Order: sequence, then C-alpha cells, then structure tokens
Amino acid sequence: MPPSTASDNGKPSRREQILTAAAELFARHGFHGVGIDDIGAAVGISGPALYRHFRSKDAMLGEMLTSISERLLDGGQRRVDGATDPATALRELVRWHVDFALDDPALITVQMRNLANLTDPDRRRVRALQRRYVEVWVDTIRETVSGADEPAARAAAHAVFGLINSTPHNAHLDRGQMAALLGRMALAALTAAGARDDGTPPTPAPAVAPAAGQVS
Amino acid sequence: MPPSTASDNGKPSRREQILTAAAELFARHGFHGVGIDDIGAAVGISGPALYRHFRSKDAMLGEMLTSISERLLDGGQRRVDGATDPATALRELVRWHVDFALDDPALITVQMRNLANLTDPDRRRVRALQRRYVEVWVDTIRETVSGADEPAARAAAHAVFGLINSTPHNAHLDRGQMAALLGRMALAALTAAGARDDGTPPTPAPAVAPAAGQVS
DNA sequence: ATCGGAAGTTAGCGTCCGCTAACCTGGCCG
DNA sequence: CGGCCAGGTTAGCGGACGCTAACTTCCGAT
Repeated sequence: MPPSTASDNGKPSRREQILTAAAELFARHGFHGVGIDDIGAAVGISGPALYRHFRSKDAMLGEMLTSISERLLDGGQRRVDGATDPATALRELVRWHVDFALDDPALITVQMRNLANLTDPDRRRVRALQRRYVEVWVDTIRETVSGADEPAARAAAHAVFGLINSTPHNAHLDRGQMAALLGRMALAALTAAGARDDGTPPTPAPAVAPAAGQVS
Repeated sequence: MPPSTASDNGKPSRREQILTAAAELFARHGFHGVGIDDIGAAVGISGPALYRHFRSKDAMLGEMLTSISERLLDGGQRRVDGATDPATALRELVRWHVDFALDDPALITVQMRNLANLTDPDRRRVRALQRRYVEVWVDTIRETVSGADEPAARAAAHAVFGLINSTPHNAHLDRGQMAALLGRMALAALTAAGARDDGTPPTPAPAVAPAAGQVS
C-alpha cells in the first residue's frame, strides 16, 4: 500500500511534513501569498519536488482542509456520544474545540480563512463536513440551553467558534490558563445565548467546570 | 482641495466606491486572490483606470485598513468617554463593535484576515491603532470585571472580537436578533472572564441591556 | 472658442508563479 | 552485480498580474 496519510511508525511521513509546513505558511501569508518554492524550502527540498507527493498546490490545501474537518467532526461526535447528559456533552465539545485550537493554531487559522481558495469539489466536501460538525453543536446546544431556537443556536455556535478560534492572536497566556479562560467564556456565552430580551430568566448555567486541557 | 476621503455631499466619491468594492472582493477572495482588473470591473471601469485614484494596489489595502482602525478606535473611545460608569462603558463598547460588524461585515473580514498583506509602514500604523483600541477594551474590562488581570483581560478582549466578528458567517438571523444575541453572548463571556477556578464567585453581571441596534 | 486637467481607454513591459520535462542518484531486491 | 524506482535536481514554458505609457474624451473656467 502506498503511504496515504501516515506510516504507522512514529516519524511523520514526508507528506505530513509538507502539509504542516504548508499550513504554517498558509496561515501566515494566505494561500495565494505562498509560493511552491516557499513550501519546498520550508521542508528542505526545493520547489517542484513537491509534485512527487501532491498533484497540485490546490490538492495540498484540499487534503489539509478535509483532514481538519474530519478530525474536528469525529472528535466532536465522539465526545458527545461518550457523554451521559447534554450539559456534559456541551462542556466536552467546548473542551475539545479549545484543545484543538490551542494545539493546532495554524490549522484552525487556515480552515477559517482559506475555504474560498478550494476547488469546487473540495469545497463541497469540506462544507459538508463543517455542516455536520455545526449540527452536532446545534443539537447539543438546543438540548442544553433553554429558549434557543434552531437559527439562534446555529448563530451561537458560529459565534463560539469565533471566540475559541481567536487563540492564534493570543500568545500571551500559557496554555493552561488560556484553555481555562476560553472554556469559561465559551460556556458563559452559550448559556447567555438562550436568555430572552423579555423578562424570562435564563438557564441557570451548567456549572463552570475546570474545562482546562491536560497541560502536558 | 482634491477629494481626499469624501465630498461633503451625499453621493460617495469614486475613491470610496472603489474602496468598498475592493473590500468586498478582498473579503471574499483574499488580497492576492483579487486582480486589479476585478476591482475595476466591480465599479464599471477597467483595470488601470484605478491608478488615477490610488498609487498602487497595496495603497488601497493600506488606506482601507487604516480607515477601519481609526473608525473603530475613535468610535470606541467616544463611547467610553460618554459613559457615566465602567459597566455602561463596557456595554457601549460591545454595542459599538457589534453594530460595526453588522453594518460592515466585509470591512471587518478584511481587517481580520489581511493584516499580513500590508506594506511594513502601513502595517505598523494599523497595528498601533489596533493596539490602542484593544487598550480601551482592556482598561474598561479591568474596571468592570473583578479578578481579571491584564493579560487575561487582553485575551478576553481578543476572544470577544472573535465572537462578534463571526457575524459574516451568520446570514441567517435578522439584524435586530443578531445584535441582541451577540451583545448578550459577549457580555456573558466577558463577565465569565473574571471568574476564578477556585470557588471565588464571579462579578454579578452588569445587566443584560437591550443592546440591539436601530433596525432601520 | 480655447485650453487644461481629471478620468478613462488599450497595448504592452517585466516579473512572478504553478507546473512539466528531462535528467541524476542512491538504496533495495532479484 | 545489475536494474529499477522513489525522490530529488535544474531549466524552462505559458499564463496571469501589477503597473506604465500613450492616447482620447469630456467638462469647466478663462
């Protein structure tokens, strides 16, 4: 079998090296702002050698984004499935997304900014995966936060993604504090998403748990 | 005097037409993804005619981002100065930023994504303005939210920007509902930013005001 | 009536960039 | 030992892109 995503051993395959280097560059300069030669140089080979591993520059972005979307989706799905009640499910979702964003800021940035640069088939695929991920959030939000109708829950989910994904612009706190802060803020925001502007009291908050990630 | 930013009459100057069209395109495709001819076509003239109004493509982005940063900063500053107490100042800041993001999603998107494409002097200018804007937020947060030290307040500010700026990906709610939702979520998130992971109770929330904008 | 400048046009320059072609090389298998 | 192929090299093509040059047109002031 030709190496598709990785070898099962420890060291990352060439394809993976290239993808992570490219992700870093795409995140910093944008897709069109990075040349083939730049990506090559970043892994110590030069320019066209990349075409031994990828069919095109577009294909790199395509594979990068589909893989991110898949990881996000099934990580999130797994947390929700493993939770005993909706409130813990929501906490787990938040923790999952926070950990992801903190561990892979470049990937998160690329996914946020470079969707438009995909080829049409790739974009369709990625969009579909993202929709399903949002759906997981929307369902969990609606089970947890009272008074949130479906469009509001969807908007709230996107807003929380924006909140959590702000991580790349925040190098100043250490990982543990950052995870705790983002977790608290995200849960508070989600809880507030259900409050009505009439006098209806909001859901009494699903307990601000220590949502921090393992600080390695 | 040649028209610099606008004529004082009603209709927008050519420069302004060009800048808003360019902002739309930059937001959708990224700076490098948009050609001079595309921008020209978007305002009904073709390609090089733009150089009657701007010295270069970089200059367009430069002027666009400085103007956004200036508007954000002094709008925010004005709201804070006009507020009687820190809690209302914070509510006003949130409302101001929400209104801005809802009224000009393209501009907000460009500012978030295309800072890296500026020339060095332009980037320095914009960065400086942004830093001052963040400072306004940080100060207000620290006066309002107890238990938020300076780095945490800074991170919280960035997180709330991310939350509010998620607007462009949310066409599904109408403007009034969206403004209210984002305002509620942002204030809740900020309040939670001060909560400690030990048992210290958080600040009792500065009253979720009807933060919606005028729905025209 | 004239003339000057603001605002457009098309042609075309130089450069950069994605990608292909042709060639080299070292390690593994028969 | 010989040959193959994965993985690398450099040279170069073709197209796109930013920008300039040269020329036209329209309008408003003298």
